[in-house]
Amino acid sequence: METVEKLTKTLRSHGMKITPQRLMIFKILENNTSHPSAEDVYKKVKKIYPAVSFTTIYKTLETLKELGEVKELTIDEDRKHYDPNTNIHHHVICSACKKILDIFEDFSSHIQLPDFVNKDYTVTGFQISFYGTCKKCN
Amino acid sequence: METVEKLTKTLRSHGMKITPQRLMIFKILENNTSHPSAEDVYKKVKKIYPAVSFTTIYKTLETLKELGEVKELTIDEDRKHYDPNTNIHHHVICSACKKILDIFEDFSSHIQLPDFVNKDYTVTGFQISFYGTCKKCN
DNA sequence: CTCAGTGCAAATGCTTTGCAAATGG
DNA sequence: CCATTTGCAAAGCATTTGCACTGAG
Repeated sequence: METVEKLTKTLRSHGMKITPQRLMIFKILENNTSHPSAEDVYKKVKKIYPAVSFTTIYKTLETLKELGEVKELTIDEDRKHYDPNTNIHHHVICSACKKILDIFEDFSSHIQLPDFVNKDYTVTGFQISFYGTCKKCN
Repeated sequence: METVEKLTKTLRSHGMKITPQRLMIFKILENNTSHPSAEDVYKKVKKIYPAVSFTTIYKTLETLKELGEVKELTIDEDRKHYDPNTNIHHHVICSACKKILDIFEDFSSHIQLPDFVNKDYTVTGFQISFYGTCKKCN
């Protein structure tokens, strides 16, 4: 995700409005490496802006996703998580507490897709999910 | 997943019962590489055993998961998919039609986890999800 | 002013659960 | 027999939607 200031300009250039709710959500997400769920974001925003609604969180996350400013993670079977770091990286998730850690190792040079896949699919990227248990839960 | 016969013995040894519903579900899953959702399984079983209920499908899939006979795939953000092939392998998913293809390439020797991860997590495995579009949808 | 955004309440869609009736061993 | 399984209906959650109201530009 871009900085809040840059993001503001991006939204304006798309004819979108800068509301206090959105600003608070951006603030919470900026440099956030905790891979929050919508509820996580809601709770944090609510602390500094109690009038916010769940609906707005969902809609704003959707907007950010469409703008390519956050990535939706499909790694926790229970709920979606959001990642403001849109650079290619991978994750470990604790199957107990669902804590997600970033892995910035670039494996792309080691990952060669077999030909039959490229014949049937136009592959745009990949994501490695490591599964296990974190120290606390273990 | 084991063969239906072996699976029958496995269930018996766990004090579980072999019902016609379960047998039909096992039959549908045996050698199934289509990564069906619960609904997919339900529809297929219903064709050969119309009396089956959705509840039974869910409960049986849960049972098979607990026995380690199927793996739950968290690759489609919309719904869970089930894979009777429990050997380590990876997937490509079409973001449009959600068709999932198996990739049996063994990348494990190329994937070295950074030390800081092993310090915090006991990693039991990993899963590579390739994203893109299939020929039909493209 | 005007249109995009907000927020409530209701709806949706997948999955789970409570419980009485059915049935496998 | 009787513990397990089934299947209905209802509940449970995460997420989405309809719509009147609000407010940013």
